[in-house]
Amino acid sequence: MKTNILTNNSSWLSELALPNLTKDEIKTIEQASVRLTFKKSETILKQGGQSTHIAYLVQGIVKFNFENELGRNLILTVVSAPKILGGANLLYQHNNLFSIIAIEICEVILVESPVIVDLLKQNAHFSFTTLQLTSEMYKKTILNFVSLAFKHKEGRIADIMIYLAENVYHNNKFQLSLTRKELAEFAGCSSENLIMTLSRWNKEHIIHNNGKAFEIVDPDKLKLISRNC
Amino acid sequence: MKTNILTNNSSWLSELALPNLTKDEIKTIEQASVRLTFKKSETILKQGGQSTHIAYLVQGIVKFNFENELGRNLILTVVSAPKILGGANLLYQHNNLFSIIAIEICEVILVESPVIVDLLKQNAHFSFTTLQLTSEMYKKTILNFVSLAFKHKEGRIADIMIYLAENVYHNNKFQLSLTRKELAEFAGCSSENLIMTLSRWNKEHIIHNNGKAFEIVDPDKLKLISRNC
DNA sequence: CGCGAGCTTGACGTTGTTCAACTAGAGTGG
DNA sequence: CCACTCTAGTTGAACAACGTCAAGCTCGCG
Repeated sequence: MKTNILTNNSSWLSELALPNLTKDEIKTIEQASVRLTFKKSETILKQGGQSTHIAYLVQGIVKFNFENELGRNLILTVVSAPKILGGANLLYQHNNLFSIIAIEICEVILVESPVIVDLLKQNAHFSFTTLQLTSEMYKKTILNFVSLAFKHKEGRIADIMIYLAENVYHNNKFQLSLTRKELAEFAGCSSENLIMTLSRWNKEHIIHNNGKAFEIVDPDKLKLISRNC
Repeated sequence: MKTNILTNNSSWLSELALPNLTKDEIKTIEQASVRLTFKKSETILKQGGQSTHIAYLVQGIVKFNFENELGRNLILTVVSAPKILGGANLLYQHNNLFSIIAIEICEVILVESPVIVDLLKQNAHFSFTTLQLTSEMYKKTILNFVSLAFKHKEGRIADIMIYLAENVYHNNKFQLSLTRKELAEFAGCSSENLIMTLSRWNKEHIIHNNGKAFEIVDPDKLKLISRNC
């Protein structure tokens, strides 16, 4: 599985500043790459593990999961393909800060970190583009941080429902691949609190929800809740 | 004030990967720089304002302040000189994500952003080092985020007191240049809650506190509170 | 048919915010 | 030099938000 990984997926490096890479550089990356399939709930990169690889998500949805000493989980974010993963982990030289876990079947290309690091050191445009990507992720984390600090849990839950519809499923109607417990870990509240909020919204026709099937009926009201709570 | 700014402070660019810059490049930065003094509570870079400059803090202490629509403030972090500021703001092309405000008299060198951006695009080592700096800040923000999500307010307050002693004042005994309200905005709680916690710790001889004078008497106990709350 | 995991609901206690009253110190004008 | 005011800091009580606990439900699977 070590050949033609990139040329078969010519799009993937575009996010990683493909235009700024030479053919030789692309070939080097290709030779240091492997393409793998992960099943639901399998760990792609493990928190605390050596950050030997960065990952490119070709297909599927993953969660960025942080586990503390007491075994409690916080989902930092959820992202869908196509996306570069592990960029955030990349430069904490030795260890991954959080785990990246498949929440659906995922196709992933793993690239050896040292190869990428060498390229970053050599190719300014590649490095600059990566810096921009990192900054963008950084910005999102700060906004997430701010939302957690200011908002009531109801506002947080509104935030993540809007986020999932807009940025993960790209539709107001979706089959959720997270459990209630995971949703709660994303919002940073208890699963009971999350469930009560969702079922209240269901009664108030802000969302329609039946098991894993979700539909955001009144996005404006949800955004209002996000602002005011 | 447009000459010899850098050579007079030869240390300042070392954090910004000075070894990776040529003499010409340093001269370019120097010509695009200005050195200013800010009084306590003056804004160095304003949230929402155009990010036309990045800043290097030569002397003093600043807070990174985020203000929401309702006028409530959250202090993202507090840092002391010497430090590069605005790196986080740098690449959100148009607007600063948060304000940087002096909480003591500060000496600051402001550099025009486009000059730095051009260098980043041209010089891979400079770009890579900046990427590492950004990653490091990113990491700290994530850990701060996690602490806010998991911990009770008492744990948060322990965190910021430890942080201030270790990373800002570099001493267990210090004259705090933040008000109680600002401390609360840093911990993400009400000022009443913060005051009650500090005065309880004072009685329990975990800290000694008289007005602005603080001393951390029992750092181990504080770290224990940080872990368990 | 029964078991277990995920989900749901309500009661209850804890944590933390808000509100209101009060104190101490610093600055101001008569 | 003394009121006066203004702000920061402090305290306690009432109240709301939220998590925990305990019980019951549902659905898929052996």
